[in-house]
Amino acid sequence: MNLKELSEVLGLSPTTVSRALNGYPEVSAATRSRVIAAAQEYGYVPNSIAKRLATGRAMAIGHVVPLAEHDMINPIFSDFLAGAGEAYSKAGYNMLLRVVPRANEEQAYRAMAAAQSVDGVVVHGPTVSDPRLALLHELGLKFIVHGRTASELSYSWLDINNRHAFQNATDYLLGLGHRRIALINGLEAMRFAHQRRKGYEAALEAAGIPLDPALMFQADMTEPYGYHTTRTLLRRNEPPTAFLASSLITALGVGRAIAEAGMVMGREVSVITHDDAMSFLPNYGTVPMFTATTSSVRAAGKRAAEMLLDMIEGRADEPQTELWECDLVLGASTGPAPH
Amino acid sequence: MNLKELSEVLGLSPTTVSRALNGYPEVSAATRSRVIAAAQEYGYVPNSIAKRLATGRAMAIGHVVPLAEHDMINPIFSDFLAGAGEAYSKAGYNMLLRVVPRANEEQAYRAMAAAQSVDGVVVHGPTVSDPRLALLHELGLKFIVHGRTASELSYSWLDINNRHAFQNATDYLLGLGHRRIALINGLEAMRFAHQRRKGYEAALEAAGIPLDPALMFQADMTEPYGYHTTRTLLRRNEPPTAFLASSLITALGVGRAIAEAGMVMGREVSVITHDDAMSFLPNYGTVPMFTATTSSVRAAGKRAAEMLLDMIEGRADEPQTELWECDLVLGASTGPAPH
DNA sequence: GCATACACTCAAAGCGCTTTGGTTGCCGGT
DNA sequence: ACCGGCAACCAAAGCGCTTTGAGTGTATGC
Repeated sequence: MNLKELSEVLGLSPTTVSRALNGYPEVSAATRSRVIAAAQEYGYVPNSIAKRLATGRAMAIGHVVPLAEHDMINPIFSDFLAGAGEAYSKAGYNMLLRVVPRANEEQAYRAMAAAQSVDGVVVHGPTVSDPRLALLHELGLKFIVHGRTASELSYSWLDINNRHAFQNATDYLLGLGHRRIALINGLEAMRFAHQRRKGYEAALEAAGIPLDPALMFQADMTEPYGYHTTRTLLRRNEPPTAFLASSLITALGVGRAIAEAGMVMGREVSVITHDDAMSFLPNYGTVPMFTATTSSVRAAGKRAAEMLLDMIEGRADEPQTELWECDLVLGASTGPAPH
Repeated sequence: MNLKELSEVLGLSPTTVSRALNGYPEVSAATRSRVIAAAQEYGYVPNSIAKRLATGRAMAIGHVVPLAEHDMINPIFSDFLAGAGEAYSKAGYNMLLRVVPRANEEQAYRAMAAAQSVDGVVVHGPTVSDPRLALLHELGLKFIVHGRTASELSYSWLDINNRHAFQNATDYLLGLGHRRIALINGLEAMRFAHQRRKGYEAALEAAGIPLDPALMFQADMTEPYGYHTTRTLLRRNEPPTAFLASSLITALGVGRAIAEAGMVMGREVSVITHDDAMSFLPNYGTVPMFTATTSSVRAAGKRAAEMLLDMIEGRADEPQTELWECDLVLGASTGPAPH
C-alpha cells in the first residue's frame, strides 16, 4: 500500500493524505483522524526511501568505526552504539555502520558524503591530531567527535576528562604511599590515551617523582597485554607497587598476573583502571573489584547522538561541547603501599 | 554534481551517462571512458537515495540486535558486525543497525519491512523457539539466522555445532578423569546455550555419570557471573574439579575465583571455555591460557553476510545453511583430575 | 451586498536516478 | 536503390513521496 493507493481509498488527494499524516495544519481535524485511522487499518507506512528523496534528508547517522592495530575492534563500540541507537530510535533515525581499517577511513567518509546517505556522522577514536576533522569540514558533513583532538577548527565533541581522571587516580595512589606506579596505557596515538598519560605525568611531577619510561606502556587494550606487561614488571628487582590501567579488560590481565605471582590486589600491590561501564564487564558490588575512574560509554553514546541530532534538526547551534568528569570509585584493588 | 549536470557537461543525455557508468552494453567504448573520466574529474557519485528509489533496492542489510537481560549488549556483536561489514563494503551495501529490547523487536522488524529500508536482515541471538522466524516469513523479508531455532519453516542459517563442541569438551574432561564438572552456561533460553547443555549432558550420560543440577548454571555471560559462581562452588564440601564456561569473559571470572582460592588452572582444577575469538580477548600463545572450543565469530559474520547477499542477488536459492565445527584448542587450563 | 479572509483541498512539479521504448544514421546484402 | 539490421544515443515515464501554488467554498467585516 502506498500513498496514492491510500488516497484513492479515502477519496482524497495524495497531498491531503501526506499532510494529514505529517501533522501539517492545513487539514481539518476530522479528515486527519479519518486518514490516520485508514493508514492504521491498511498498515500503510511511507516508503522511507521515497520520503528521503523528496525531503533531501537521509534520516540516518553514519558511524565509521576504525579498526585498531591487528584489526582489533574496540569492544566499547557495542555499548556506545547501544546508547546512540536509543537516541536514534526515539528520533526516527537509522544508524549506518561502516567498519573500516584506518587506511580506508577517508574514502568511507567521502563516499557517505557524496552519496548523501547520512545527515551526519559520529567520529570515533580520535587521534592526537586527527585528519578527519578537516576532511569532514571540507565535505560539509555535520559531525560530532566522541573525544577530542588538536584542531584550530571549532567542532562539536563529547569527551570525558581523561587527563583529570588519571591525575586524580595517580594522586590517590600517591596518597596511599605508592611511588613506583606503572602506566598500562592504550595506544598513545589516540588522544584519550595521550591525555591519560599527561594526567599521570602531571601528578607525578607535582609530587616531585621523576618519570620513569620503564614504567610506561602503550598498546591495544587486550587482556594478554595487561597480563604480560604486569608479569614482566613484577619480576623486576624493584617492581612497581601500583598499576594504572586504561581499560577494565586490560586490568583483568593485570589482576591475573598479580594473582599468579601469589599477591593480592589491594594489599601487596594496587590497581586502578578506567572503567567504561560496559554491560558485560560490570565492576559493581558493595565493594567493587577495582578502584576505577568511571564513566558510562553507553551514556556517552546516547548523549553524543542527541547532540548531533540537535544540530541536524536546527535545535542547537554548532559547535556543541560537553566535558564529563569521571567518578573515582573506590574498590578492593587499592590499599596502602607496602613498606 | 548530479547526473543531469554531468550529462550537460558531457553533451550527452542522462540515459547514456547512467548506462555508461553502470556498465550497460549500449554505449560505445569511447563514450564510456569519456564519461568515466568526467565522473572522476568532477567527483560525481550517484545519489544513493535516488538510486534506491529508482531501482527499488535498498542496498542495505538490517541488523536488529536484541538487548539481553539487564540491557546487556553481547560483546560478540562488535566482532560479528566487523565481519559482516567487510562483506557489505565489498558488495556496496550499507549496514543498518537497530539496538532494541526484546520486547520491541517485532516492531523493529515490521518497521523495516514496511518502510522497505532494507533488502534483508540478519537475525541475532535466536532463542530455542524463536517467534521472529514466522514474523519474517509473514513480512516477506529475506533473512539469515546466526544460529538456529526450532521451526517447521525452512530458513537460512549459519551456526556452529554447539552441542558437539560441548560434548567434545566434556568428553575431554572426562578423559582426564574429571567427574564433577560444573557448567557455567549462558542463558538457556538462547538456543546456543541450550545446545551446549545438551552436549554436556550427552557426554555425562554416555559416561554413566548422573546429572547434578547443583552443578549447572545459566546467566548472562559476564565476568562477575563466572567469578561468583565459581567462588561459591569451590567452597562446597565436594567442589567440582572442572568447569565448562560458555564465554571467555565468563571464563576469566572463573579463573579469577580459582586463583583467589590459591589454586592453579590446569592443576587442581580444569577449565574449558568456548572462545568466540574476539579481537580484544585473544586466547593465543604457544600454549593458550584456556583450553577452548573455538570458532571465530567474526568469520561467521562475514560468511553469514555473504550468504545473505547471495540470496538477495539471486546467486543462491534459499535456504542456505552452514554448520561449522569448533576446534578444541588445548591450552594451559586443563590437566588430569586431582586424586 | 461586496470584498476580504480563512479553512480546506487539490493538481502538478520536483527530488535524482533507472529503464522502457523509441529514433537516428550507417553499413552490408540483394 | 531499397531494406533490414545494428550500434549508439535519447526523450520521457516512473519510483513514492513532499511541497508549491492554486482553487474552491464558507465565514467575517464594513
